[in-house]
Amino acid sequence: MILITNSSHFFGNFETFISLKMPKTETFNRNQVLQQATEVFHKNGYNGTSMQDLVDATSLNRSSIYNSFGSKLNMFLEVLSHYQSYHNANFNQGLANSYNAKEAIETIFELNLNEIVNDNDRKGCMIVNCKSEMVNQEPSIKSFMEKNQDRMIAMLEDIVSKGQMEKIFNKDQTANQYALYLFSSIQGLRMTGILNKNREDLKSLINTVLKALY
Amino acid sequence: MILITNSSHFFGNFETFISLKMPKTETFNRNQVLQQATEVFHKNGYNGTSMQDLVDATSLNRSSIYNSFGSKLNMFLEVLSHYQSYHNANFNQGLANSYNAKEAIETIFELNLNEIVNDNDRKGCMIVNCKSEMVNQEPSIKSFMEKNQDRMIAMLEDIVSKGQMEKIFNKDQTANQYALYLFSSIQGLRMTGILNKNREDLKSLINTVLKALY
DNA sequence: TCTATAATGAAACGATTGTTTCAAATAAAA
DNA sequence: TTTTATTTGAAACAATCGTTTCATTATAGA
Repeated sequence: MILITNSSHFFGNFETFISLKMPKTETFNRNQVLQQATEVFHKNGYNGTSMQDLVDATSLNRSSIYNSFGSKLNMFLEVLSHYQSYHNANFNQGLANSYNAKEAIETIFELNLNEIVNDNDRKGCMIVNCKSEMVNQEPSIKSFMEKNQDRMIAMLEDIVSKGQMEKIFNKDQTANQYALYLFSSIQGLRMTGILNKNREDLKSLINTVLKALY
Repeated sequence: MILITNSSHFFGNFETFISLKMPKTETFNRNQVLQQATEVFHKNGYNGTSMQDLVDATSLNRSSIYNSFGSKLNMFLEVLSHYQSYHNANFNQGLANSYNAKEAIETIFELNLNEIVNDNDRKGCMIVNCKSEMVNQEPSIKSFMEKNQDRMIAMLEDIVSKGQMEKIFNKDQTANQYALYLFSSIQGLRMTGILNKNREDLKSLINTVLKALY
């Protein structure tokens, strides 16, 4: 690791410009702390979570949190990315085991269905919740959500496109149009699943959604 | 108005039991205040709105708010009902002008589409937002949302049922199953509409949703 | 071992949170 | 006009908010 300690020494002694002395390092596991913070933010939302909640959940000192994450908002943004990459990993694993486009789409909906049924606290999807809570308040969150939406739709469009080439899916609409439809349907499913966790109801709902493609 | 002023006088002087003396009455327009509070809550969410915000928005004194609404949560519950009945009125007017079930469903989606396109602040639907923010935190909100969901699904089921009898809609699924599908699709549309307000995109999305019924 | 540097613990910061208090103002009924 | 019940205005409440401060502790490299 190379640290620039004092830029005024740029033309001076090279030893003072680049310091190789290393101080005390973080003692906590950053991923574990992020996971603990994620659970609190997921349960209470951003505005419903206090710094004290985060101190309690992570067992870190306030100063350590600020030293390592900067601010509540900054920590939340890291939490969002953490949550997102965890889900992406799940998705990608599910998609890797799919034989064709139809199975891939079904896998995506099934993963969401399982999350809903196992969500005993009725917290819903943290990304959907955050979108509804903060897009109109915080530009950095809006930007995150725009990127999330673009990535999701691109992924769905890719799958639909393949399905259409394989003639498994119809071409009544373009792959991009179907991708937006599926993206919207997933968000609807997550919202519906907050109060209705009946697996059969939701399976039938997913079934109806997917019929549009066949 | 009849006020029981002192129950210990129940068997005493009848005049002191029932008082007909009327005091100073509220000087503000309750509906107007509710509307002003609705705008703040809609914009910031429940946890993002402070009592000071409500004082500023309504121009009422804090004590008047507490005297008339009891608490922040209680005022919010009244705001939710206010918002809901405003939307119901819109819906019912739209439905009254519909000639058949197909038009009725299309009207519902069109009203939502117009709200999305006109929502310059990207606030989304307040009921959807509140569901995602508070169902897992506040039992009274959970109860409100359950009733809201039941009422919405009953209304949709009624329309679908008529459409199926008129043979405009298919019977691939029951009216109740289609109602849940439509309810979910509306929530998805509202979530999608927060970031995507392109009318053509959303029209095509609605089109795909409704195809399931035909 | 010594030195430089960052993480940590404890306390405090001013501002804001939701709510309460109470005297003053007010209006309907007597 | 007097009485009575309630709203209103202003101030204050304890508690909590997100954040900062700083002395102390700990560690990697010289």
